[in-house]
Amino acid sequence: MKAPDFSAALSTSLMIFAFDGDSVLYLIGRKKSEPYSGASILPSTYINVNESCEDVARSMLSDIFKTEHFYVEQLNAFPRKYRHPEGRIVNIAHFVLVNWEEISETELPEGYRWVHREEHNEMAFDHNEIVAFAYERLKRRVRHRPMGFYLLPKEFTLKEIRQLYEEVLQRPLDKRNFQKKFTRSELLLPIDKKVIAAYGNKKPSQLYSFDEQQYATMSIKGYDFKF
Amino acid sequence: MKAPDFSAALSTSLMIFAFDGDSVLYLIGRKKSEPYSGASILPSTYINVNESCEDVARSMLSDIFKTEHFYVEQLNAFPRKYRHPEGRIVNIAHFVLVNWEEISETELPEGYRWVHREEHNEMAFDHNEIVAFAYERLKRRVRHRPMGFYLLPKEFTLKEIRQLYEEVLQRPLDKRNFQKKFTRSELLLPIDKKVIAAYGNKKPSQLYSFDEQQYATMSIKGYDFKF
DNA sequence: TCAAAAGTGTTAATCCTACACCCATGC
DNA sequence: GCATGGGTGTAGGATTAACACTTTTGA
Repeated sequence: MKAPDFSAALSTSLMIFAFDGDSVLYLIGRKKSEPYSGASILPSTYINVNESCEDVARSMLSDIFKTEHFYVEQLNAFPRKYRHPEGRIVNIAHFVLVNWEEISETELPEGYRWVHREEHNEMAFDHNEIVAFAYERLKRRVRHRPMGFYLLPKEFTLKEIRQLYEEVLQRPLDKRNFQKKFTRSELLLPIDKKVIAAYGNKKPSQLYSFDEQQYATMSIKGYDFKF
Repeated sequence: MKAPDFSAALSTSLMIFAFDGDSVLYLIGRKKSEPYSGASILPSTYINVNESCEDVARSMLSDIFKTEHFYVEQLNAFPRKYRHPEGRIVNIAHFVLVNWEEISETELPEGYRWVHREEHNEMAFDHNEIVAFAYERLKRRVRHRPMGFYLLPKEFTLKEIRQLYEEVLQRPLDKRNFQKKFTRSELLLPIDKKVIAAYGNKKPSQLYSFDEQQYATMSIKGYDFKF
């Protein structure tokens, strides 16, 4: 019978997604200390043995964004033996969705920036693997549960939500079919009378918000949106 | 800047599913040492810092079953602070599918037994939580990827595969619709001429096996079976 | 009045669901 | 020859995919 070997360490990296109205972005940082000083990394920190992983993840978020309005779930553990040169450090990565509306005003701390999926960074450790894993999850999530609540502004147009889905799925979606599906889904409430012009030009469009009741139900029960 | 705190330990628990032709079962063991000696647990072991989690999981499987034919994936990390009385031990649980045909002959080591979902055991640590989490994953998996390959004998009847799906989804499925769906899916190859009686009685039924080519494709691409 | 994006319906094909009887065989 | 489970088809409704023009407004 084996005994516990109390000589591993824990860390967490955050895969933080946001949607700026146009693109899906994720946040990267820059390593300030050795090893790999200067390299791109996901926002990460070590976890002391007396700390809860999720609490540490949340407090890192609140350090970065000065707000608390996040969706956080465990992404996966990345436990490979030689992922970290200083010893056995198991990374319990988290999957985070943040609302651009709430954080775009706040200046990011030194070294952090938002990047697109396409601009591939060589990141330190196994962080590129974590990024890929997270994108896969995001893609699946969008088909089986509502997700917009955490990524869209409180009030949004159908164009925006479609743009979000196209970005996540990396595929154009038929405008009419998409709108039908969403308006029939009962997730959306048209905001009465309120209309507002889109970003630069022309005709104003209808704004919607989420029906929180329905949204909560659908988050639990899940659904199968076919796109 | 935090430094790594090399005083956590790692363990892994296995949620091992099998299908005996009638029910979905999972394997439990009995704790032989303190803490919680005598309690029911999932098959578990500590991981030394120089060991790979998945390797340890696989070698535990091979100790139990004397064979290697398994599907293994990471289930989740269970990292709660006070889940283990002896210190911070993060459990990286694995999700395993074993083929009843290959292991039902082998005698299980002392203390292990197969149980049904329904007979709920109070298990030590957070193992009941792990079980619940694994059943949720199994339910989702079955809708989005083929799964029978790891759980069914090499040659099986449509009745058996339907029985498996009904067990996993905990819901009766229409015989005709189910058979249509599967025979159309191109996953199954009828085994020419070969027919064999079911367990005790009456008319023999057609045997099928998986088209490994299609199966592999579908495993990667996924699908959406609506049940 | 023109340019730009918003909004909107129909059709054909596919898929899902519900449902019941005949057949082949072992006993 | 009969009891048992194996095997099979259809019809109605719902959902999807493909597709283009009109409306509203700001400039």
